[in-house]
Amino acid sequence: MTESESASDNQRPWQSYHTVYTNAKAGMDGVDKEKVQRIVYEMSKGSKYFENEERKEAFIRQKIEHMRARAAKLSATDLSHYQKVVDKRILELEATRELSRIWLHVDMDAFYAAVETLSNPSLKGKPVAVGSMSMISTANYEARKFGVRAAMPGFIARKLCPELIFVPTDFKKYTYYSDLTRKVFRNYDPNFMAASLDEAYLDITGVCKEREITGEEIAEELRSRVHEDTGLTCSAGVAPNRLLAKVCSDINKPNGQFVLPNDRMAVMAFISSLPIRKIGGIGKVTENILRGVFGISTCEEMLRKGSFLCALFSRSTADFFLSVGLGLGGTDMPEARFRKSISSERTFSATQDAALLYQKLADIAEMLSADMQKEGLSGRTLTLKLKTASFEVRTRAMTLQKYICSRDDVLKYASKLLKAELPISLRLIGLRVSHFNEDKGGVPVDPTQKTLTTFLISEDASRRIVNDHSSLGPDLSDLHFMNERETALSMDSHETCQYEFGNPFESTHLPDMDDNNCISSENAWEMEKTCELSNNKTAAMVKTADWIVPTPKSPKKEILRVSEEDYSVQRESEDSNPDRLNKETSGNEEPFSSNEMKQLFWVDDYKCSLCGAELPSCFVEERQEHFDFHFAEKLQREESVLDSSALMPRQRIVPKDCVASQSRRKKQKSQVSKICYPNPRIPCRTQTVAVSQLSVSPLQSSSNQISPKTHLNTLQTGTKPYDRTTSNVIKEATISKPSMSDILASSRAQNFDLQLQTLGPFFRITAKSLDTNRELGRAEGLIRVWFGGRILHLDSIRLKRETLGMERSIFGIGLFIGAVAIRYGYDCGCKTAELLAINDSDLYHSKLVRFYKRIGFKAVHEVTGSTIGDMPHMLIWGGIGTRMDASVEELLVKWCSRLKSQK
DNA sequence: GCGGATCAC
DNA sequence: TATGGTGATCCGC
Repeated sequence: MTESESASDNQRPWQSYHTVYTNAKAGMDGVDKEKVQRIVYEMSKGSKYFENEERKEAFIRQKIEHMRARAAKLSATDLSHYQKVVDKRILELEATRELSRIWLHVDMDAFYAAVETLSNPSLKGKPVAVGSMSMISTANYEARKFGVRAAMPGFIARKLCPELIFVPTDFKKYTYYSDLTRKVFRNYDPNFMAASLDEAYLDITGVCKEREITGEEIAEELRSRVHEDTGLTCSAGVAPNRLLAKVCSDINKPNGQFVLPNDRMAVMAFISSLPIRKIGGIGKVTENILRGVFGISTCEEMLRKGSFLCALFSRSTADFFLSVGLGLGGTDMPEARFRKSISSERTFSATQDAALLYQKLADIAEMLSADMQKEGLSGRTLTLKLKTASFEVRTRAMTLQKYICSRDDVLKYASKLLKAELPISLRLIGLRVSHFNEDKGGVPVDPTQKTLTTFLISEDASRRIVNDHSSLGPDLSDLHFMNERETALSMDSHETCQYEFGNPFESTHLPDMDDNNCISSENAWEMEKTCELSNNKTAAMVKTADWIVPTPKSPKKEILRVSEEDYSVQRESEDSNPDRLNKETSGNEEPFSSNEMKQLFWVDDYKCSLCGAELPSCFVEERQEHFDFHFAEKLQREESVLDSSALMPRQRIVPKDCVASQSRRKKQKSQVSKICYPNPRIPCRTQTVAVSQLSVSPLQSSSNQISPKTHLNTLQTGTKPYDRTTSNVIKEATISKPSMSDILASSRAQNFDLQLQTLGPFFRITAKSLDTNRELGRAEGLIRVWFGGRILHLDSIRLKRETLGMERSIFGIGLFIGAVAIRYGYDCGCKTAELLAINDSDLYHSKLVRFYKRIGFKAVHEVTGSTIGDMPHMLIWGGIGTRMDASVEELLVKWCSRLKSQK
């Protein structure tokens, strides 16, 4: 932010409060925007809604910063590569340009307000808003002069325009008039596409030819006939495609029209200066990102910055942006689309009274069930939507074995979902059912879903009547048919190459295995790694080819889903270091020999001779630890030449009954509860759920589940999620230990992101690079109940190979992952942490034990397998080695300085 | 499949 | 006093 900007922010803070209301809309030309902005700001300031908007804005700003950084990192080589990609892509898109069809978009002027004025002529000439004090649906043009507009709360609108007349919505009326307009539309295109009650797209190519008149004349005629039949005015846009027609209908609103000729030059001239926000599909956020990151504000600039767009967005998104820059849009008639979900939600005054919330839930379930039965629908996925008193929105979903539609069924499962969220203070509850029974019939869903490319090219899509749903009410006829981005770009169901071995967090199919249906964890790990590696490589390479020579029928869909970052990383490695790929794939490097290990020394008494990491000589322990890292790397390489990863203590052999437990776990899948810790610098909702949310997994509501509970919970005042950092009492209790946010802040300072997932008693912690989004390592374990209290059972900690070369490994990603586990255990009330330093070979075993001792564990038992007493240990741990324990609290204290000083 | 976010009307 | 409801899609797990 520049100085002048921040200065004006201080003097005129409303300028930094971005709402959708300032978006230029028809009829708002003469509005004093500064004044509107100020009033909106002043009316909103300090409210919960406002605070939430600020949180969201901060999040977007951060996103923009991150993308900016990524854009800045692109090398000249990268950019010239992407420029070639763009040039090629533009040619391909250009080849799909279709100028033979004439589309007309018709949009009723201030529809609801106009209808109300029709039925109550005394409103004529006066400012009218349809809606309530809390929300306005439509404002007429008289009201818009004051800055009043749709989606604005009524009480703010009244402040802007004290004379404003409020009229409640009456959908019956609007549907009646909508039907009248549609009768007119049908004369020009019997297959017209209704976009909503007041908007439609008509392909008037045929009628223009038949009557040998221009699109302009058709538009004039249609508009006057609509006026004759309804008394309402409308605006129209005529253009070679729907995207442009929609933009055109907005130009001479109200009661006007604009015609864009079917001529490439005319289209390009039109698009060149068009603000991107005018394009359907580009909203407030996308506009902000495009402007903030790339300085794009007009469609033409999409083409100029094409290389950046291709580098930073997914292919489909980049394609959409480029096609916007070229003024391309849908010209064919898309297939009829059927409803995919049905929902019901209500806002009420915020409450945390559980009984009241259940009552609201029952009401919603009732309404939803009634709607479903009206439509003859039943579905198997139920989604609960919640909006907290602070306007944070959450959804919780479950997919059932059976299809449901009855009130009782809906309520039964919805209650389970809600129960897991209590206690909570809510202002909205909603329910949605999807995965309809009819889905299986395959009628509505095109089996060969189109990509944007094929969508743009294909003109042969069979025409279907999509406008004759009047009897079904507004819901169905209001489905969106016109948004190419939405209708054409869905590419679902990528298959990842993953094998699961008794992992409670994942439950896809088992790989083909031996007769005994069992596989050692070693093999599992190897297979997973091998597969992951080859998969990534193939994907990246095919992706490269795909960009350059797109194949309409891509061999594997998942390939297209490879993230852009993977792509750029791959490119980088190809460009700058051709050997890297070979290294990674050959996997035949010689592991460190014992001699090589000895070669670790400190260059200039400061720098590691093996990896270049710098560490002053006074860091004795850290140096030892650093040595251990290289040692772990060596262990890993020696253990598996195929395995490209380094494995820091790996323990565990999957028991023989893994298949049985697998299937049991499969059933639990939909109930995985995931907790993400967002960047602590960003105030957003998940931050405060750090601990309290851990107890919400539906699984944990059943009797034998461990409900992670923090000793700090007892200090909670009650319902509101507490904030450790602001409560003095709580601060006192944690002062000597790193909090979860401390740990996360430290990890983020080192540019990686930690995530904790729980499933009942099980947990998993994964570390990901913020730069590449790749996983760097993970830990898994569970909280188990024992006589003396709960125990944090650490099953495995794995680090990926790329972690090891990094400078940050001085402080060890493993340490951070461990720290999250320990902190989680601490918050769950565990006093003790336990693990098994596996004894695969004596040589490494003693090293492993030393490593664990250094970080705070003590050996408690040697599991040798030679005594009967070892049986329980072996059953639990699946192997032999040294059982080691540590005090959770002591570990936290011991690691404190490191985890708190990294910020 | 889930959850968050965005978008449109 | 007070900031909606419905449906769809995309992305990243």
